[in-house]
Amino acid sequence: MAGEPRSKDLGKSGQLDFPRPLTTVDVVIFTISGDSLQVLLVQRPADEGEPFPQAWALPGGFVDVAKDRDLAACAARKLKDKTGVMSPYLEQLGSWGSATRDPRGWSATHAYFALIPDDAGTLAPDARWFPIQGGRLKDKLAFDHGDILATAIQRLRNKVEYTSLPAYLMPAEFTLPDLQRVYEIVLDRSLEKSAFRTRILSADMIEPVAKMRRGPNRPAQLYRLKKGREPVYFVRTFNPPE
Amino acid sequence: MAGEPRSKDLGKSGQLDFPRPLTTVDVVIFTISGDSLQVLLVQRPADEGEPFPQAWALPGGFVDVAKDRDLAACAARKLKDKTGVMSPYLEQLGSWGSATRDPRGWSATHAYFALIPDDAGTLAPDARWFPIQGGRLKDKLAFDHGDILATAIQRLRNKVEYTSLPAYLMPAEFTLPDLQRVYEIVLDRSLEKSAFRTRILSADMIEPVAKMRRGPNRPAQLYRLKKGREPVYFVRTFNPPE
DNA sequence: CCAATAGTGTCTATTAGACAATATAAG
DNA sequence: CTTATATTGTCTAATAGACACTATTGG
Repeated sequence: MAGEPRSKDLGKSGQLDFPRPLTTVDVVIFTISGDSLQVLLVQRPADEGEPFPQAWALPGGFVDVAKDRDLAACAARKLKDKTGVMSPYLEQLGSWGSATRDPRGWSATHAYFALIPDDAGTLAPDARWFPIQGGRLKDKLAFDHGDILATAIQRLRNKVEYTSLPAYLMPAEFTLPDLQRVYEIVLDRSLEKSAFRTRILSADMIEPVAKMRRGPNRPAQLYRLKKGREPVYFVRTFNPPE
Repeated sequence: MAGEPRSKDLGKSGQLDFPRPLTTVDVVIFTISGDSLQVLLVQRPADEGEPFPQAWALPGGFVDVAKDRDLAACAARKLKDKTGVMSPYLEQLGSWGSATRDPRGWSATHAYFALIPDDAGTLAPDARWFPIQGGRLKDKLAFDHGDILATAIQRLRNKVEYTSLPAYLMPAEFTLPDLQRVYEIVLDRSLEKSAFRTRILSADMIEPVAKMRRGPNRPAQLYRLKKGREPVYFVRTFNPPE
Protein backbone atom coordinates (compact mmCIF):
# COMPACT_ATOMS: atom_id res chain seq x y z
CA MET A 1 0.00 0.00 0.00
CA ALA A 2 2.99 2.32 0.31
CA GLY A 3 3.05 3.69 -3.18
CA GLU A 4 6.40 3.03 -4.69
CA PRO A 5 5.92 4.87 -7.93
CA ARG A 6 5.69 8.05 -5.87
CA SER A 7 6.76 11.08 -7.86
CA LYS A 8 7.65 14.52 -6.58
CA ASP A 9 4.46 16.17 -7.70
CA LEU A 10 1.48 14.92 -5.79
CA GLY A 11 -1.72 16.50 -6.91
CA LYS A 12 -4.80 16.22 -4.74
CA SER A 13 -5.69 13.30 -6.93
CA GLY A 14 -2.59 11.36 -5.92
CA GLN A 15 -0.06 9.83 -8.31
CA LEU A 16 -1.80 6.90 -9.87
CA ASP A 17 -0.72 7.28 -13.46
CA PHE A 18 1.24 4.06 -13.87
CA PRO A 19 0.26 0.85 -15.62
CA ARG A 20 -2.13 -1.38 -13.70
CA PRO A 21 -2.32 -5.16 -13.95
CA LEU A 22 -5.52 -6.80 -15.14
CA THR A 23 -7.65 -8.01 -12.24
CA THR A 24 -9.78 -11.11 -12.55
CA VAL A 25 -11.65 -13.58 -10.35
CA ASP A 26 -11.91 -17.30 -11.10
CA VAL A 27 -14.00 -19.89 -9.32
CA VAL A 28 -13.29 -23.60 -8.93
CA ILE A 29 -16.72 -25.14 -8.49
CA PHE A 30 -16.87 -28.72 -7.22
CA THR A 31 -19.69 -31.16 -6.90
CA ILE A 32 -20.05 -34.90 -6.48
CA SER A 33 -21.84 -36.71 -9.24
CA GLY A 34 -21.97 -40.38 -9.90
CA ASP A 35 -18.94 -41.78 -8.20
CA SER A 36 -16.56 -38.93 -8.76
CA LEU A 37 -15.64 -35.43 -7.90
CA GLN A 38 -16.51 -33.03 -10.70
CA VAL A 39 -15.38 -29.54 -11.59
CA LEU A 40 -17.27 -26.98 -13.63
CA LEU A 41 -15.55 -25.57 -16.72
CA VAL A 42 -16.53 -23.17 -19.48
CA GLN A 43 -15.25 -22.95 -23.00
CA ARG A 44 -13.26 -19.86 -24.06
CA PRO A 45 -14.72 -17.90 -26.96
CA ALA A 46 -13.42 -18.60 -30.44
CA ASP A 47 -13.16 -14.91 -31.38
CA GLU A 48 -9.94 -13.63 -32.84
CA GLY A 49 -7.90 -11.68 -30.33
CA GLU A 50 -9.11 -13.84 -27.46
CA PRO A 51 -6.40 -15.81 -25.68
CA PHE A 52 -6.73 -19.61 -25.63
CA PRO A 53 -9.67 -19.73 -28.08
CA GLN A 54 -12.03 -22.65 -27.46
CA ALA A 55 -9.92 -24.00 -24.61
CA TRP A 56 -11.71 -25.02 -21.42
CA ALA A 57 -11.20 -22.74 -18.46
CA LEU A 58 -12.43 -22.04 -14.96
CA PRO A 59 -15.49 -19.80 -14.85
CA GLY A 60 -14.40 -16.28 -14.11
CA GLY A 61 -13.60 -12.94 -15.60
CA PHE A 62 -12.58 -9.39 -15.01
CA VAL A 63 -13.62 -7.57 -11.88
CA ASP A 64 -16.25 -5.04 -12.83
CA VAL A 65 -15.60 -1.97 -10.71
CA ALA A 66 -19.12 -0.74 -11.30
CA LYS A 67 -20.91 -3.99 -10.50
CA ASP A 68 -18.78 -5.73 -7.89
CA ARG A 69 -18.71 -4.43 -4.35
CA ASP A 70 -15.83 -6.69 -3.40
CA LEU A 71 -13.98 -9.81 -4.49
CA ALA A 72 -16.26 -12.29 -2.75
CA ALA A 73 -19.33 -10.67 -4.31
CA CYS A 74 -17.65 -10.90 -7.70
CA ALA A 75 -16.98 -14.61 -7.17
CA ALA A 76 -20.54 -15.20 -5.97
CA ARG A 77 -21.89 -13.43 -9.02
CA LYS A 78 -19.85 -15.58 -11.39
CA LEU A 79 -20.94 -18.70 -9.58
CA LYS A 80 -24.58 -17.71 -9.76
CA ASP A 81 -24.27 -16.89 -13.46
CA LYS A 82 -22.98 -20.36 -14.25
CA THR A 83 -24.93 -22.52 -11.84
CA GLY A 84 -27.84 -20.51 -10.46
CA VAL A 85 -26.69 -21.35 -6.95
CA MET A 86 -27.06 -18.43 -4.54
CA SER A 87 -25.33 -19.30 -1.29
CA PRO A 88 -22.87 -22.12 -1.63
CA TYR A 89 -19.85 -22.84 0.45
CA LEU A 90 -17.40 -20.31 -0.98
CA GLU A 91 -13.84 -19.95 0.22
CA GLN A 92 -10.88 -18.01 -1.03
CA LEU A 93 -8.23 -20.25 -2.53
CA GLY A 94 -5.40 -17.86 -3.29
CA SER A 95 -4.19 -15.55 -5.99
CA TRP A 96 -2.04 -16.02 -9.04
CA GLY A 97 -0.39 -13.04 -10.69
CA SER A 98 2.50 -12.65 -13.07
CA ALA A 99 3.67 -10.90 -16.19
CA THR A 100 3.21 -13.97 -18.33
CA ARG A 101 0.09 -15.87 -17.29
CA ASP A 102 -2.14 -13.89 -19.66
CA PRO A 103 -0.87 -12.89 -23.12
CA ARG A 104 -2.79 -9.65 -22.81
CA GLY A 105 -0.43 -8.37 -20.12
CA TRP A 106 0.45 -8.45 -16.41
CA SER A 107 -2.56 -9.98 -14.71
CA ALA A 108 -3.60 -11.24 -11.32
CA THR A 109 -6.53 -13.49 -10.57
CA HIS A 110 -8.22 -14.04 -7.24
CA ALA A 111 -9.28 -17.67 -7.12
CA TYR A 112 -12.17 -19.01 -5.03
CA PHE A 113 -13.44 -22.48 -4.54
CA ALA A 114 -17.04 -23.46 -4.09
CA LEU A 115 -18.82 -26.65 -3.06
CA ILE A 116 -22.36 -27.28 -4.25
CA PRO A 117 -24.73 -30.26 -4.06
CA ASP A 118 -25.21 -32.40 -7.12
CA ASP A 119 -28.71 -31.33 -7.99
CA ALA A 120 -28.45 -27.65 -7.11
CA GLY A 121 -29.25 -24.89 -9.60
CA THR A 122 -29.29 -24.94 -13.38
CA LEU A 123 -26.19 -24.98 -15.51
CA ALA A 124 -25.39 -22.21 -17.99
CA PRO A 125 -25.35 -23.47 -21.60
CA ASP A 126 -21.61 -22.92 -22.04
CA ALA A 127 -20.69 -24.76 -18.85
CA ARG A 128 -19.96 -28.46 -18.36
CA TRP A 129 -18.99 -30.77 -15.53
CA PHE A 130 -15.67 -32.62 -15.88
CA PRO A 131 -14.76 -35.55 -13.64
CA ILE A 132 -11.59 -35.48 -11.56
CA GLN A 133 -9.95 -38.87 -12.07
CA GLY A 134 -7.03 -40.06 -10.01
CA GLY A 135 -6.90 -36.69 -8.33
CA ARG A 136 -6.42 -34.80 -11.59
CA LEU A 137 -8.17 -33.57 -14.66
CA LYS A 138 -7.30 -35.25 -17.94
CA ASP A 139 -7.68 -32.14 -20.09
CA LYS A 140 -5.34 -29.15 -20.35
CA LEU A 141 -6.85 -25.84 -19.35
CA ALA A 142 -6.44 -22.26 -20.54
CA PHE A 143 -4.05 -19.86 -18.79
CA ASP A 144 -2.62 -21.30 -15.57
CA HIS A 145 -5.99 -22.74 -14.66
CA GLY A 146 -4.52 -26.22 -14.49
CA ASP A 147 -2.30 -25.06 -11.62
CA ILE A 148 -5.19 -23.35 -9.90
CA LEU A 149 -7.35 -26.44 -10.20
CA ALA A 150 -4.56 -28.67 -8.89
CA THR A 151 -4.20 -26.37 -5.88
CA ALA A 152 -7.94 -26.47 -5.30
CA ILE A 153 -8.03 -30.27 -5.40
CA GLN A 154 -5.14 -30.49 -2.99
CA ARG A 155 -6.74 -27.97 -0.63
CA LEU A 156 -10.04 -29.83 -0.74
CA ARG A 157 -8.42 -33.19 -0.01
CA ASN A 158 -6.35 -31.72 2.72
CA LYS A 159 -9.29 -30.12 4.44
CA VAL A 160 -11.47 -33.17 4.07
CA GLU A 161 -8.96 -35.00 6.28
CA TYR A 162 -9.81 -32.84 9.25
CA THR A 163 -12.96 -30.83 8.55
CA SER A 164 -16.63 -31.20 7.80
CA LEU A 165 -16.35 -29.62 4.34
CA PRO A 166 -17.91 -32.54 2.44
CA ALA A 167 -21.16 -31.76 4.19
CA TYR A 168 -21.54 -28.85 1.78
CA LEU A 169 -21.50 -31.28 -1.14
CA MET A 170 -24.56 -33.10 0.19
CA PRO A 171 -28.20 -32.58 -0.70
CA ALA A 172 -30.49 -31.17 1.96
CA GLU A 173 -31.08 -34.60 3.52
CA PHE A 174 -28.62 -37.44 3.53
CA THR A 175 -27.62 -40.50 5.52
CA LEU A 176 -24.35 -41.17 7.29
CA PRO A 177 -23.34 -43.82 4.76
CA ASP A 178 -24.02 -41.24 2.01
CA LEU A 179 -21.73 -38.80 3.73
CA GLN A 180 -19.07 -41.42 4.23
CA ARG A 181 -19.15 -42.26 0.53
CA VAL A 182 -18.53 -38.61 -0.31
CA TYR A 183 -15.56 -38.49 2.06
CA GLU A 184 -14.24 -41.62 0.43
CA ILE A 185 -14.66 -40.26 -3.09
CA VAL A 186 -12.78 -37.08 -2.29
CA LEU A 187 -10.03 -38.85 -0.37
CA ASP A 188 -9.93 -41.75 -2.81
CA ARG A 189 -9.61 -44.32 -0.05
CA SER A 190 -12.00 -46.17 2.20
CA LEU A 191 -12.69 -45.13 5.76
CA GLU A 192 -13.61 -47.25 8.73
CA LYS A 193 -17.33 -47.12 9.41
CA SER A 194 -17.58 -46.89 13.17
CA ALA A 195 -14.74 -44.40 13.60
CA PHE A 196 -16.32 -42.28 10.90
CA ARG A 197 -19.71 -42.29 12.56
CA THR A 198 -18.29 -41.51 15.97
CA ARG A 199 -16.36 -38.56 14.65
CA ILE A 200 -19.17 -37.04 12.63
CA LEU A 201 -21.80 -37.47 15.32
CA SER A 202 -19.61 -36.02 18.03
CA ALA A 203 -18.85 -33.00 15.85
CA ASP A 204 -22.37 -31.68 16.37
CA MET A 205 -22.61 -30.58 12.76
CA ILE A 206 -25.66 -32.55 11.62
CA GLU A 207 -29.04 -33.36 13.14
CA PRO A 208 -31.45 -36.20 12.41
CA VAL A 209 -34.72 -35.47 10.67
CA ALA A 210 -37.83 -37.51 11.44
CA LYS A 211 -37.44 -39.66 8.36
CA MET A 212 -35.62 -42.74 7.21
CA ARG A 213 -34.25 -43.66 3.82
CA ARG A 214 -35.89 -46.95 2.86
CA GLY A 215 -34.49 -49.54 0.53
CA PRO A 216 -34.19 -53.30 0.12
CA ASN A 217 -32.39 -53.41 3.45
CA ARG A 218 -32.33 -51.85 6.86
CA PRO A 219 -33.51 -48.22 6.63
CA ALA A 220 -30.99 -45.46 7.31
CA GLN A 221 -31.51 -42.38 9.42
CA LEU A 222 -31.69 -39.16 7.41
CA TYR A 223 -29.81 -36.11 8.64
CA ARG A 224 -29.47 -32.48 7.65
CA LEU A 225 -26.77 -29.90 8.22
CA LYS A 226 -27.32 -27.79 11.32
CA LYS A 227 -28.20 -24.29 10.28
CA GLY A 228 -25.59 -21.58 10.11
CA ARG A 229 -22.90 -24.04 10.97
CA GLU A 230 -19.33 -23.03 10.16
CA PRO A 231 -17.19 -25.92 8.99
CA VAL A 232 -16.00 -28.02 11.91
CA TYR A 233 -12.30 -28.68 12.47
CA PHE A 234 -11.41 -32.06 13.95
CA VAL A 235 -8.40 -32.28 16.24
CA ARG A 236 -7.02 -35.22 14.35
CA THR A 237 -6.86 -36.13 10.70
CA PHE A 238 -8.32 -39.37 9.51
CA ASN A 239 -5.37 -41.68 9.82
CA PRO A 240 -3.54 -41.39 6.54
CA PRO A 241 -2.66 -44.72 4.87
CA GLU A 242 0.93 -44.41 6.26
CA MET B 1 -10.83 -14.89 -17.08
CA ALA B 2 -13.81 -14.95 -19.38
CA GLY B 3 -13.96 -11.28 -20.20
CA GLU B 4 -17.33 -9.92 -19.27
CA PRO B 5 -16.93 -6.42 -20.58
CA ARG B 6 -16.72 -7.95 -24.00
CA SER B 7 -17.88 -5.54 -26.64
CA LYS B 8 -18.87 -6.28 -30.19
CA ASP B 9 -15.72 -4.88 -31.75
CA LEU B 10 -12.71 -6.94 -30.91
CA GLY B 11 -9.56 -5.55 -32.38
CA LYS B 12 -6.45 -7.69 -32.58
CA SER B 13 -5.47 -6.00 -29.32
CA GLY B 14 -8.53 -7.33 -27.50
CA GLN B 15 -11.03 -5.20 -25.60
CA LEU B 16 -9.23 -4.06 -22.51
CA ASP B 17 -10.36 -0.47 -22.34
CA PHE B 18 -12.30 -0.57 -19.09
CA PRO B 19 -11.28 0.69 -15.66
CA ARG B 20 -8.85 -1.52 -13.75
CA PRO B 21 -8.60 -1.81 -9.99
CA LEU B 22 -5.39 -0.84 -8.24
CA THR B 23 -3.21 -3.85 -7.48
CA THR B 24 -1.04 -3.97 -4.39
CA VAL B 25 0.88 -6.47 -2.30
CA ASP B 26 1.19 -6.27 1.49
CA VAL B 27 3.33 -8.39 3.77
CA VAL B 28 2.68 -9.33 7.38
CA ILE B 29 6.15 -9.94 8.80
CA PHE B 30 6.37 -11.69 12.15
CA THR B 31 9.24 -12.32 14.49
CA ILE B 32 9.66 -13.28 18.11
CA SER B 33 11.46 -10.77 20.27
CA GLY B 34 11.64 -10.63 24.01
CA ASP B 35 8.64 -12.55 25.19
CA SER B 36 6.21 -11.65 22.48
CA LEU B 37 5.23 -12.01 18.91
CA GLN B 38 6.04 -8.88 16.92
CA VAL B 39 4.83 -7.52 13.62
CA LEU B 40 6.67 -5.09 11.35
CA LEU B 41 4.88 -1.88 10.44
CA VAL B 42 5.79 1.22 8.44
CA GLN B 43 4.44 4.72 8.76
CA ARG B 44 2.41 6.17 5.90
CA PRO B 45 3.80 9.35 4.36
CA ALA B 46 2.45 12.69 5.58
CA ASP B 47 2.09 14.15 2.08
CA GLU B 48 -1.15 15.73 1.09
CA GLY B 49 -3.18 13.49 -1.18
CA GLU B 50 -1.89 10.37 0.50
CA PRO B 51 -4.54 8.26 2.22
CA PHE B 52 -4.16 7.67 5.97
CA PRO B 53 -1.25 10.12 6.42
CA GLN B 54 1.17 9.11 9.16
CA ALA B 55 -0.88 6.09 10.12
CA TRP B 56 0.97 2.81 10.63
CA ALA B 57 0.47 0.20 7.96
CA LEU B 58 1.74 -3.15 6.73
CA PRO B 59 4.74 -2.89 4.46
CA GLY B 60 3.61 -3.13 0.88
CA GLY B 61 2.76 -1.17 -2.18
CA PHE B 62 1.70 -1.25 -5.78
CA VAL B 63 2.74 -4.07 -8.03
CA ASP B 64 5.34 -2.72 -10.44
CA VAL B 65 4.64 -4.37 -13.76
CA ALA B 66 8.16 -3.57 -14.95
CA LYS B 67 10.02 -4.80 -11.87
CA ASP B 68 7.92 -7.66 -10.50
CA ARG B 69 7.89 -10.97 -12.32
CA ASP B 70 5.04 -12.27 -10.18
CA LEU B 71 3.22 -11.70 -6.91
CA ALA B 72 5.56 -13.74 -4.74
CA ALA B 73 8.57 -11.92 -6.16
CA CYS B 74 6.87 -8.64 -5.41
CA ALA B 75 6.26 -9.71 -1.81
CA ALA B 76 9.84 -10.93 -1.45
CA ARG B 77 11.12 -7.63 -2.77
CA LYS B 78 9.09 -5.64 -0.27
CA LEU B 79 10.25 -7.89 2.52
CA LYS B 80 13.87 -7.51 1.54
CA ASP B 81 13.52 -3.73 1.26
CA LYS B 82 12.27 -3.46 4.82
CA THR B 83 14.28 -6.15 6.59
CA GLY B 84 17.18 -7.17 4.36
CA VAL B 85 16.09 -10.78 4.69
CA MET B 86 16.46 -12.73 1.46
CA SER B 87 14.76 -16.10 1.87
CA PRO B 88 12.34 -16.20 4.74
CA TYR B 89 9.33 -18.40 5.19
CA LEU B 90 6.84 -16.65 2.92
CA GLU B 91 3.28 -17.84 2.44
CA GLN B 92 0.28 -16.34 0.75
CA LEU B 93 -2.35 -15.23 3.22
CA GLY B 94 -5.21 -14.16 0.99
CA SER B 95 -6.48 -11.18 -0.89
CA TRP B 96 -8.67 -8.26 0.04
CA GLY B 97 -10.37 -6.22 -2.63
CA SER B 98 -13.30 -3.84 -2.64
CA ALA B 99 -14.55 -0.53 -3.91
CA THR B 100 -14.07 1.15 -0.54
CA ARG B 101 -10.92 -0.11 1.14
CA ASP B 102 -8.75 2.55 -0.50
CA PRO B 103 -10.07 6.10 -0.97
CA ARG B 104 -8.19 6.31 -4.25
CA GLY B 105 -10.53 3.78 -5.88
CA TRP B 106 -11.35 0.09 -6.34
CA SER B 107 -8.30 -1.77 -5.12
CA ALA B 108 -7.21 -5.31 -4.37
CA THR B 109 -4.24 -6.32 -2.28
CA HIS B 110 -2.50 -9.67 -2.26
CA ALA B 111 -1.39 -10.31 1.32
CA TYR B 112 1.53 -12.53 2.29
CA PHE B 113 2.86 -13.52 5.64
CA ALA B 114 6.49 -14.04 6.50
CA LEU B 115 8.33 -15.49 9.49
CA ILE B 116 11.87 -14.36 10.21
CA PRO B 117 14.28 -14.93 13.10
CA ASP B 118 14.75 -12.22 15.67
CA ASP B 119 18.24 -11.13 14.68
CA ALA B 120 17.92 -11.50 10.90
CA GLY B 121 18.64 -8.63 8.53
CA THR B 122 18.66 -4.88 9.13
CA LEU B 123 15.54 -2.84 9.53
CA ALA B 124 14.66 0.01 7.15
CA PRO B 125 14.59 3.39 8.92
CA ASP B 126 10.85 3.86 8.50
CA ALA B 127 9.98 0.41 9.88
CA ARG B 128 9.32 -0.58 13.48
CA TRP B 129 8.40 -3.76 15.37
CA PHE B 130 5.12 -3.71 17.28
CA PRO B 131 4.28 -6.36 19.88
CA ILE B 132 1.13 -8.46 19.56
CA GLN B 133 -0.45 -8.47 23.00
CA GLY B 134 -3.31 -10.71 23.93
CA GLY B 135 -3.48 -11.89 20.35
CA ARG B 136 -4.04 -8.43 18.98
CA LEU B 137 -2.33 -5.17 18.15
CA LYS B 138 -3.23 -2.19 20.31
CA ASP B 139 -2.94 0.40 17.53
CA LYS B 140 -5.33 1.05 14.64
CA LEU B 141 -3.84 0.56 11.20
CA ALA B 142 -4.34 2.24 7.84
CA PHE B 143 -6.74 0.83 5.24
CA ASP B 144 -8.11 -2.59 6.23
CA HIS B 145 -4.70 -3.64 7.45
CA GLY B 146 -6.12 -4.33 10.89
CA ASP B 147 -8.31 -7.03 9.37
CA ILE B 148 -5.43 -8.44 7.38
CA LEU B 149 -3.22 -8.57 10.46
CA ALA B 150 -5.96 -10.23 12.50
CA THR B 151 -6.32 -12.87 9.82
CA ALA B 152 -2.57 -13.41 9.78
CA ILE B 153 -2.42 -13.85 13.55
CA GLN B 154 -5.28 -16.31 13.46
CA ARG B 155 -3.69 -18.27 10.61
CA LEU B 156 -0.36 -18.37 12.41
CA ARG B 157 -1.90 -19.58 15.67
CA ASN B 158 -3.96 -22.12 13.85
CA LYS B 159 -1.03 -23.56 11.99
CA VAL B 160 1.21 -23.59 15.02
CA GLU B 161 -1.24 -26.07 16.56
CA TYR B 162 -0.39 -28.68 13.99
CA THR B 163 2.72 -27.66 12.05
CA SER B 164 6.37 -26.92 12.47
CA LEU B 165 6.02 -23.30 11.40
CA PRO B 166 7.61 -21.78 14.53
CA ALA B 167 10.88 -23.36 13.46
CA TYR B 168 11.15 -20.54 10.92
CA LEU B 169 11.12 -18.00 13.74
CA MET B 170 14.23 -19.53 15.30
CA PRO B 171 17.86 -18.51 14.87
CA ALA B 172 20.17 -20.90 13.04
CA GLU B 173 20.84 -22.92 16.18
CA PHE B 174 18.44 -23.39 19.06
CA THR B 175 17.53 -25.80 21.83
CA LEU B 176 14.29 -27.70 22.29
CA PRO B 177 13.30 -25.57 25.29
CA ASP B 178 13.90 -22.48 23.10
CA LEU B 179 11.57 -23.86 20.48
CA GLN B 180 8.98 -24.77 23.07
CA ARG B 181 9.02 -21.22 24.42
CA VAL B 182 8.32 -19.90 20.93
CA TYR B 183 5.38 -22.27 20.51
CA GLU B 184 4.08 -21.13 23.88
CA ILE B 185 4.44 -17.45 23.02
CA VAL B 186 2.50 -17.82 19.80
CA LEU B 187 -0.20 -20.02 21.32
CA ASP B 188 -0.26 -18.02 24.54
CA ARG B 189 -0.49 -21.12 26.70
CA SER B 190 1.96 -23.57 28.17
CA LEU B 191 2.69 -26.94 26.64
CA GLU B 192 3.69 -30.15 28.31
CA LYS B 193 7.42 -30.73 28.04
CA SER B 194 7.74 -34.40 27.27
CA ALA B 195 4.87 -34.56 24.80
CA PHE B 196 6.34 -31.55 23.03
CA ARG B 197 9.76 -33.14 22.74
CA THR B 198 8.37 -36.42 21.51
CA ARG B 199 6.36 -34.73 18.83
CA ILE B 200 9.11 -32.47 17.55
CA LEU B 201 11.79 -35.14 17.55
CA SER B 202 9.60 -37.66 15.77
CA ALA B 203 8.75 -35.09 13.08
CA ASP B 204 12.24 -35.36 11.63
CA MET B 205 12.43 -31.63 11.08
CA ILE B 206 15.49 -30.73 13.12
CA GLU B 207 18.88 -32.31 13.64
CA PRO B 208 21.37 -31.95 16.49
CA VAL B 209 24.59 -30.06 15.94
CA ALA B 210 27.76 -31.10 17.78
CA LYS B 211 27.39 -28.37 20.37
CA MET B 212 25.60 -27.69 23.61
CA ARG B 213 24.22 -24.48 25.03
CA ARG B 214 25.94 -24.01 28.40
CA GLY B 215 24.59 -22.11 31.37
CA PRO B 216 24.45 -22.32 35.14
CA ASN B 217 22.71 -25.65 34.78
CA ARG B 218 22.59 -28.76 32.70
CA PRO B 219 23.63 -27.95 29.13
CA ALA B 220 21.04 -28.26 26.38
CA GLN B 221 21.50 -29.88 23.01
CA LEU B 222 21.59 -27.42 20.13
CA TYR B 223 19.66 -28.24 16.99
CA ARG B 224 19.24 -26.75 13.54
CA LEU B 225 16.52 -26.99 10.94
CA LYS B 226 17.05 -29.73 8.43
CA LYS B 227 17.88 -28.20 5.09
CA GLY B 228 15.22 -27.69 2.46
CA ARG B 229 12.57 -28.92 4.82
CA GLU B 230 9.00 -28.03 4.02
CA PRO B 231 6.89 -27.31 7.06
CA VAL B 232 5.75 -30.52 8.76
CA TYR B 233 2.07 -31.20 9.38
CA PHE B 234 1.26 -33.17 12.52
CA VAL B 235 -1.73 -35.50 12.47
CA ARG B 236 -3.07 -34.07 15.69
CA THR B 237 -3.26 -30.61 17.11
CA PHE B 238 -1.72 -29.87 20.46
CA ASN B 239 -4.57 -30.58 22.75
CA PRO B 240 -6.49 -27.35 23.00
CA PRO B 241 -7.33 -26.20 26.54
CA GLU B 242 -10.69 -28.01 26.41
C1' DC C 1 -35.25 -67.71 5.53
C1' DC C 2 -31.76 -64.91 2.69
C1' DA C 3 -29.41 -60.87 1.04
C1' DA C 4 -28.02 -56.46 1.89
C1' DT C 5 -26.96 -52.57 4.23
C1' DA C 6 -27.32 -49.86 8.83
C1' DG C 7 -25.74 -49.42 13.09
C1' DT C 8 -23.27 -51.02 17.66
C1' DG C 9 -19.89 -53.21 20.58
C1' DT C 10 -15.36 -55.05 21.89
C1' DC C 11 -10.56 -55.22 21.82
C1' DT C 12 -6.02 -53.39 20.83
C1' DA C 13 -2.49 -50.04 19.77
C1' DT C 14 -1.08 -45.46 19.87
C1' DT C 15 -0.16 -41.37 21.97
C1' DA C 16 -1.01 -37.05 24.63
C1' DG C 17 -0.92 -35.40 29.28
C1' DA C 18 0.40 -35.48 34.06
C1' DC C 19 4.05 -35.72 36.79
C1' DA C 20 7.91 -38.00 38.91
C1' DA C 21 12.67 -39.20 38.49
C1' DT C 22 17.18 -38.59 36.94
C1' DA C 23 21.19 -35.99 34.68
C1' DT C 24 24.59 -32.39 34.36
C1' DA C 25 26.18 -28.19 34.51
C1' DA C 26 27.89 -23.69 37.67
C1' DG C 27 29.15 -21.97 41.87
C1' DC D 1 26.15 -29.83 48.19
C1' DT D 2 22.71 -26.65 46.20
C1' DT D 3 20.25 -24.63 42.51
C1' DA D 4 18.55 -24.64 38.10
C1' DT D 5 17.31 -26.40 34.02
C1' DA D 6 17.52 -30.44 30.59
C1' DT D 7 16.10 -34.86 29.56
C1' DT D 8 13.90 -39.32 30.33
C1' DG D 9 10.60 -42.58 32.20
C1' DT D 10 6.14 -44.25 34.07
C1' DC D 11 1.36 -44.32 34.41
C1' DT D 12 -3.27 -43.13 32.86
C1' DA D 13 -6.94 -41.64 29.83
C1' DA D 14 -8.72 -40.97 25.35
C1' DT D 15 -9.58 -42.53 20.95
C1' DA D 16 -8.78 -44.37 16.18
C1' DG D 17 -8.68 -48.72 13.73
C1' DA D 18 -9.83 -53.46 13.08
C1' DC D 19 -13.34 -56.37 13.01
C1' DA D 20 -17.11 -58.95 14.71
C1' DC D 21 -21.76 -58.78 15.93
C1' DT D 22 -26.60 -57.34 15.91
C1' DA D 23 -30.72 -54.91 13.67
C1' DT D 24 -34.09 -54.13 10.18
C1' DT D 25 -35.83 -53.91 5.95
C1' DG D 26 -37.59 -56.30 1.11
C1' DG D 27 -38.33 -60.27 -1.28
